Amino acid sequence: MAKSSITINDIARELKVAPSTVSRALNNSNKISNATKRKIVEKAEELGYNLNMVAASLSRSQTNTIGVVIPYLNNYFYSQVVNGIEELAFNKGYRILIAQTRDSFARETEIMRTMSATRVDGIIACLSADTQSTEHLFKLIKNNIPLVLFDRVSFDFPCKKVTIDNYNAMQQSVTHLARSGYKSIAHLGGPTTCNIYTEHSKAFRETLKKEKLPLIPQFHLSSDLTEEDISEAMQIWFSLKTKPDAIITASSTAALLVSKFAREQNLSIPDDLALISLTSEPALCYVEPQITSIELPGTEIGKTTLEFLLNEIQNGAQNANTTIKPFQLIIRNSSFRNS
Amino acid sequence: MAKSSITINDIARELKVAPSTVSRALNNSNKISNATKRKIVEKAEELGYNLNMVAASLSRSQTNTIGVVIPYLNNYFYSQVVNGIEELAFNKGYRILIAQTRDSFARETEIMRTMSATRVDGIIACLSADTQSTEHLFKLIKNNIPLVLFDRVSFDFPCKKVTIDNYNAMQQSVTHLARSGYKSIAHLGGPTTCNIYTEHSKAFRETLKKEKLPLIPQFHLSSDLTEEDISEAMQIWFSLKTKPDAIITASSTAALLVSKFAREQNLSIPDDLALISLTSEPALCYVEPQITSIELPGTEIGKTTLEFLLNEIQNGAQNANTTIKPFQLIIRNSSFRNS
DNA sequence: AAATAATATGCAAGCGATTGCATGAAATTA
DNA sequence: TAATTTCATGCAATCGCTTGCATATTATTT
Repeated sequence: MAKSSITINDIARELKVAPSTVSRALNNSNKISNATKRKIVEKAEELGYNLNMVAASLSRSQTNTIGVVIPYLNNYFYSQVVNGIEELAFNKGYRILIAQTRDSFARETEIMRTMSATRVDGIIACLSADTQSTEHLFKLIKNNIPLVLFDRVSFDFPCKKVTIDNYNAMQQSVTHLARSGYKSIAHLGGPTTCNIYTEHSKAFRETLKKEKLPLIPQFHLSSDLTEEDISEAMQIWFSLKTKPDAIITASSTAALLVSKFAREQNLSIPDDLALISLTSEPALCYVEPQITSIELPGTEIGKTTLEFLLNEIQNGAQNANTTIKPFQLIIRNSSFRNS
Repeated sequence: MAKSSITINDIARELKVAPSTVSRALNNSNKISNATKRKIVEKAEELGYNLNMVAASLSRSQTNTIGVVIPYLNNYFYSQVVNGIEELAFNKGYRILIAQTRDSFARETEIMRTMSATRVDGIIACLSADTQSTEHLFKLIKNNIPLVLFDRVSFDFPCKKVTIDNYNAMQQSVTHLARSGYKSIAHLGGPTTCNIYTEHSKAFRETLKKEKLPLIPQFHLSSDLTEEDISEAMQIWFSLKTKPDAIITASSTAALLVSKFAREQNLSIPDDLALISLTSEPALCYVEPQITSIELPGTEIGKTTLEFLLNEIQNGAQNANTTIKPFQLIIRNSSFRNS
């Protein structure tokens, strides 16, 4: 921090007024005459004064900073969400402090601790895949720091949440595949420690049943969706006597990998194999055929989440309800036969 | 900020010691006996004490926060860089404050201003595409805030920079295409307000000459690389009598769009058209054929940049040199004919 | 014109840490 | 044992800004 920086006291001294007057003038308080305001603003300009937010934060017990906690930055959906948050925050005069959990519970806990110390005005978080307990979240509440969760939420925890109907996303996907004549549908799901993926799983099982399609246990996988996980699953599935004729992946990266695998194995999508991704990213449209996917309103989710948070910051804790955002199943060429 | 939070004074009072003793104990100063340290740490635990970093920052004139300023978050390369920064920062006990310029100079200026006010300990930035002046950067220096630039840098400005040899990247790309027998090479470049793109342009022209290939002015484009820009360029180029037989794009998104265009027009890559991208993202490997590209060490760049910055924070301003990071031209199937 | 209200400014106490200096007690040296 | 260090702790100022309350000045009301 600059040692020699100009403070309101310097301005006050030069102008022979009280520091409090300078403070009020610079904050455009209506208790200061326009003449003095002008004088002060000019002098501030002249001296190159720059507000010390740290001091202001301490004195106001408010930092105008929002903590954003996400699993990974390097992910289309999350960066869309952060985009939405950042845009709105910037306009409302808030800064954002970002940290990645990298899906580690330990990191998440540590992050919440340091964000508490930093006295962020509130936190927006998408829980890590291996978050098992909510003790660290309760500590936030105890420290009076409002929290809003999105996407991967913990229904145990009493706070506002913004998410989508994951059950329905899977249901629509399975139904669409069934209507398109696919019979043995497989699912590459995410870790079941996470609400999203358990909702997917449930919907997968129930919708297959409703559509009178078989649920082949081997075709119902749950993993961390790493490149190895995907590749292993493909190896196994496509060396079976009855192979899947459709795959629903929980992540778009997984879908892209499946599409690549299919090309390498000369499996035609969508003729031999249909493909649907439950999340989306632009690359899905750059491959051939383009991949059917669930489009999530990332930016919109970010904005809504921040709106809720700002509301809590200004008006205190609100009801702990869950807002369900709409999604769209965008049908591209990977999920229905042209015939 | 929590109104009712526990302070070191509360701990001091309960234990009948001085606040300074508590502060020293919690900072593990060696001037406090182990017995009192233990007592204090226990009591802190018991009361649920959580350091107020805002107060600590004010009093220490140091926030342990690094500002990160990038054009867009939602971009593979930048998120890699931020990844590298975040990882190292976390380990070193620094937080990161992120802001996007969205390639607007006005926003960049405003961001630098608020980051100064926030008293970040230093700033890492990749300049916006339309940054014309460096006045806002000089203000940082005047405020004693160290700055390190990466990727899109301003050579006018005296500070450490981390970048790659963009001239060489283009040179290698053109040479590779020439050696592979492509004759009319086109370039979809970025805005020339940016050092990167002017370096590309220069190398493009000079290398074509060296390779005794024609420089067709129409094939040397500079734009913002939006979807419309690309699509327009394609329309025009492929309605000419002599069409390009190779395209070098400045962004990977542009490359993916070209690849999509080619597929739609039944142009075979690499037979009818070669394609090289001067930046990289995973999607380049998901399309068919996979796209040759320049791979940049994003995470590495992030780490190095932060290391330089931390060094300046600790030891004061250093020499304003530029560090050139190595890149790799990864040749995939889009840039040489199989024959 | 006296009484009241509105306006503009100053005073001083915070906000919650950190830290240089002083001090008393215990340990070491001569 | 007296003199000198070393060790552990406390005192009080400081970081730069905000804000409730007091006060002086000017404007409005009756």
